[in-house]
This record gives sequence, C-alpha cells and structure tokens, in this order.
Amino acid sequence: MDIIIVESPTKAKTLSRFLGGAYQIEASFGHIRDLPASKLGIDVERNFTPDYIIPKDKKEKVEQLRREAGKAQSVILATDPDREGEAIAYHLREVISGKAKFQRITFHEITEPAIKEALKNPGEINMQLVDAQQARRILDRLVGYKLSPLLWRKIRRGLSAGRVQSVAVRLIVEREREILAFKPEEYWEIVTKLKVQSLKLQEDGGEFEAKLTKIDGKSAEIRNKGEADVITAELEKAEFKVSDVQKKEVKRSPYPPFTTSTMQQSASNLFGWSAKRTMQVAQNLYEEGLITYHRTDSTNLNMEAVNNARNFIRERFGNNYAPEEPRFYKTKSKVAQEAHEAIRPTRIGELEQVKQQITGRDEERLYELIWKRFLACQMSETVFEQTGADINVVNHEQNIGNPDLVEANSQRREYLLRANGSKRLFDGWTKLFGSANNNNDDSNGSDKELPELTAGDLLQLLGILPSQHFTEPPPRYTEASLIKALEEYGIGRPSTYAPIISTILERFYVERLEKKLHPTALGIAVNDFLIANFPEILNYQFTAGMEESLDDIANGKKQWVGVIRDFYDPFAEQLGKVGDTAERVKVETETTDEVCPLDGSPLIIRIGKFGRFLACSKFPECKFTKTFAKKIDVKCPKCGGDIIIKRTRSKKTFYGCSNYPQCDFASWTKPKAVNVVEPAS
DNA sequence: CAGTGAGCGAGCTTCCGCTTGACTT
Repeated sequence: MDIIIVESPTKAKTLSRFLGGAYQIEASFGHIRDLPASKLGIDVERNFTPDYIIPKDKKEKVEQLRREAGKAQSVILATDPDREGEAIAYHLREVISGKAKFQRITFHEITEPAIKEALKNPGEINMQLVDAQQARRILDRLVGYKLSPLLWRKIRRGLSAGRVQSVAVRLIVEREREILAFKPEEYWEIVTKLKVQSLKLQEDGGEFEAKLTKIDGKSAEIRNKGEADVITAELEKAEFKVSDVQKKEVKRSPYPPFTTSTMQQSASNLFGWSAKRTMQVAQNLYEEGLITYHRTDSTNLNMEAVNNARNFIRERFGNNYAPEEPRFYKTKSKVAQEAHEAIRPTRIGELEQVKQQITGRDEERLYELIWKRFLACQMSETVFEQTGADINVVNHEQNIGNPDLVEANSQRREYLLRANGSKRLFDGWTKLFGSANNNNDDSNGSDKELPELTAGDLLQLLGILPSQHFTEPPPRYTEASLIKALEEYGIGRPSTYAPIISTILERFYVERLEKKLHPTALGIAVNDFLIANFPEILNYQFTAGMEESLDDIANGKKQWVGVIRDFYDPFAEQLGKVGDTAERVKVETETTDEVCPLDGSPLIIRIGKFGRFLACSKFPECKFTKTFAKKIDVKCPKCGGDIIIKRTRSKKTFYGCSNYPQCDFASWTKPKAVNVVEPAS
C-alpha cells in the first residue's frame, strides 16, 4: 500500500476519511530535521554547509516512518504547499530514503476533490523552494547564534537576539519613548444642544447636538478655557440657522474571514485572551474537526463552504441578506504563503446545535466568534443613511442692523457648527452581532439619528457644553496590536506570533501590565546596543528584504549560498569589530526606599534571569539580595516579614517569605493573617 | 516549594518555523 505523509495528525485523519483504506496515512508532526540546538551547526568556511540532525524527540517518529515506508511501494509527500512544507518533504525523503519511490503532491484546501486531483498529478520536490527555506533557516541561525553570545559578553549571560524578537522589542521600546517624549496639549471642544425652533412647543424630541468645527473658515482650534469662555458667551447670544444639509447612503462591508493574526486580535479585544490561549483553544476546535486549520495567513475560502454559507444565510435570514455574488477576499500580506484556507467552521449549521457538541466554555466562545465572522463575510453590506448639517451662527447685533455695530461686527468671528447623524437602513451582516456589542468588534456606528432638518431652519439653543481635552500619546502595544504591527511589516509567521510574545516576556525584555506591553530597563539596554551596532538587522524592513531574496532563490534567479554570503561577510566583520571595541553595557537600575540590612546602603532593582530582584547598591562589596515581588497583606508566621507571591521553576505559584533565604517559610496556600488587629470602625 | 549581579573561567546560555503531546495542577 502507498503511504502518504502529512505534517499534522488531524490532517491525516481528514485525509483518511476522504481516501478510505486506499492509502496508509501518517503524520510527521512538523519538521523532523533541524540544525543542532547546542551549536551553530553551519560550516561557514565551506559554503555554509548545514549540519542537520534529527532532534531527540523526533527520533522515534522517524524510525516509525522508515519502517512503514520500507513496506510501501511509493511514498507520497503531501506536506503544505509552502516553503516550510517543501522543506519538510525534502527532509522526509532524505531521512527515509530506502527503495521506495517518492512523489510530491500539493493542495491548498483539504477537500476531497482537491486531494483526489492532487493525487492524479504527482510531481517532484521543488529544490529551489527547499533552498529558499534553507537560506531562511541558516540566516536566522547565524543572526541568532552570533548576536546572542555577543550580548552575553557585553551585557549579561543568557540573553538572546534574533531577526524577529529583536524587532518586536524595538517596536515596544520606541513606542515607550514616543510616550515619554509626548507633551499633552490642551484643547477645548464646544458642543451645542439644539432643537428645531418650529418644534419648540412639542414636549420632546427634535433635540440634537452640533459641534463647533470652524472659526472664520478654518478648523476650530480652541486652546484654553479663556478662549472657550469667550466663544461660549458669544454663542449664548447668537441665533442658529441650518445652512446646508447633506444626505448620503453609506455601505459598510463585512470583515474578511479570520486568519491567525486577526483571530488572535479579535479574541484579545473581545475576550482579553492572550495569543497563546487563543491558539490552544483553536487547536482543540481543530482537533475536534470543527474548524479549518488555525495557523494560516490566507483569507481564501473553499467554494463549497461559501455556497453552503450562502444557502444558510438565505434560508435563515432571507434572500436579501446574501449578496448576488459570493464575496472573495484578497490576502493583504505580501509575504503570505497561502498554504491554507482562512479559518472557518468546517460545516455551517445552527450555531446552538453545533455548540452542544463542543466541550469547554472557551471553545464555545471562540467557535461562535469564528462562526459569525465567516458567515458575516458572505452577507450583504450594512446600509446607513448619513446626514450632515452645517449650521451658521447668526449674531443678534448683526441682525439688528445698528450702524454703530458695523465695526464691532467686522471683527466678530464667523462660527460654523456641524451636526452628524446616521440611520441604519438595512442591517445586513451586522444582524449576526445584535445591537448589544456582545461579540461585536465594531465600535463605530454609534452615531445618533438627527431630526429632519432643512436648510433655512431656525434653531433654538438649549445649552452649550464646552469641554476640556488633552491630546494623547500613542497607546502602548497590546499583544493584539503588536501582532498586527509585526504582520504588517511581514515579520513572523502564523505559527510564531504567540511564541514571539512568550519569548520577549521570558527574557524580561518587556512586561505585561494590565494587558499593555512595557519595555524593561534590560529590554531598553539590549535594544539600544543592537540598534547602535547592527542597524540593518534591527531595521523594520530587514525581513522584507530577506523575503525578496528568498523569492529570488525560489524563482531560480539567485543561488542560496550567494545570498547568505552577501549577508554574512559584512555581518561577520561587524561582529568582530563590535566584539573588540564595544564597552560593556550597564543596565539602568532603579533605587528603592528600602535599605540594605547589612550595610545600610539603598537597595536597587536589578533584572536577573528570574526577573526583578532587590540587591545592595554596594555590589560587589556587599552581596545582599532579596526577592522583589508584590506583597500581600499578610505577615510571615515565622518571622513577621512580608509574605509575597512567588512561582516555582515549573511556574506553579506559592507563598513565600520575603526574607528568604534567611527565613524559609513557604506555603502552597495563602497563609492566614495572624496577630492582625482590626482597627475599630 | 526558592536564584539572580562582577570576574574568576568549569560548562552552559542562544535563533525561527513546522507540529503536538508530555509534563504538572
């Protein structure tokens, strides 16, 4: 029997469902060969020859594949149709070898017709694509395993640098500096509450708000309370008249179906989930056969799934909720490999019914999000009627026509107000998301409806609301916005977005406070050192340049060795220079109010391999250290010191005494407060 | 249940991208 090898056991299961017992189907579980972790593994002197090994945890799998392939006539390599997939196929062939015949097939969606078609047209491994992957792998290894040891020498042991992680840290550091340098500027907004005069006698309704937008034809800039007060006083005595009303129909299209990065962003924004948690939940849904593959950069959709969705929409909501033609979404990213479809439910049915077979609350929530996002992407646009009204401010004095006021009036400023409103004419795809913003990504569309206004209408002033504001600095990155930024630069891949964040957190280059990413002193020191000495690699465009060269290799325009040499020769020279001349970098420390019990010097905060700790500022003369952690409001039953929350190496939390190692109190559970006298209240 | 920095110089740290369990609670 012929054997088919794919990467993922779930993909293997799906294939065997389509192909019945005609083939034996096995999974490689990703790459089965790699450079050794313990050394560079590249012979730089001999054309960068890589030294591939089979990692320990893959040995058994490879042995099994060898055995199975030995019994087969032909081995069909059906790994993903992209750079990494081609390389996996190549390494499988190299490792298995034997007397079997090897064939390579590719397909972009895991459907029965696509797979059967692929099996009819087997091809060869594309060695140019393999070379492109090899160049990518070797370049990343050279950058990572040459820069990291330099950091060990120049800053601190155990640090790391890489094409992706170092740029991620750079984004966060630079954003922090923008925030630090930002000077908030005061400005004021003046909003009036108005009502159509002819509706004066009506009890209710007809009220709306209009904002002062222009002064003397220029956009209104009100810098302080004084200016705002002057304008408010003038407006209080003025009359208001509608000068122009514009109405237009605005359509809003649904969002494209999920890719890995947009799914991570939505789950973060709506549920507050980390990228890691989202991927774990998606993995469960994928293994249950409920969604398509969750690591993808493509918004392509299988045609049959689209048609099923369209039928479902028509039956469930009515014909006008499905547009005449199916919607196609073009993948935005230029570096997308498009080996998979977008993330979507594998079958479309009533949400509540599918949810009944899902175990886990998180899985239900993520599934619902994916279900709605996919269905919405094949639904009709939402239609709004947007109304804009220009409102002129007419001064009493001018109307009186008193000639004595002519001069005063000539200095009087001209004010223009603007009222905006919108009315939903057809809900379209937003029907899925309901009026409550439960599960709705979409915070616009909160415009209120305006009353019917006509040019010439006189308006009654109900009130003036001046408000003080300050310009705000750009926001710190969250996991979601960092992933978005990285994807826009083409840095990182769907399978690595979550691990990138884990890495820079583990190294203590950044920390997460209330879901925002802040750089640490260590992150800033490492970043500044790298930018000063290796600006090309830290450049946001470095990966884009690399991708271009990899495309040239894949297209046969360039040889991989030449591409690596062109990069490595100047890099090696710079490495030598920096290694010889750069000063050792001191990481900024922060002084605390606490005092060293041994010599009375202030304690400072340092960042070690387990994160922050307190140390005597007289180091190395005084070696006192103490744990830095958040206190809880409980004292140590042994010594009366502060109890702090800590983690073991395996990340399990426990409660310990801050006087460790002098005091060895520790407990898995929160110690009860002892000898605490409650103040009388 | 649990260390950290410097330098001494044993042996070790480190990359990105492809995939899931094997661990522990």
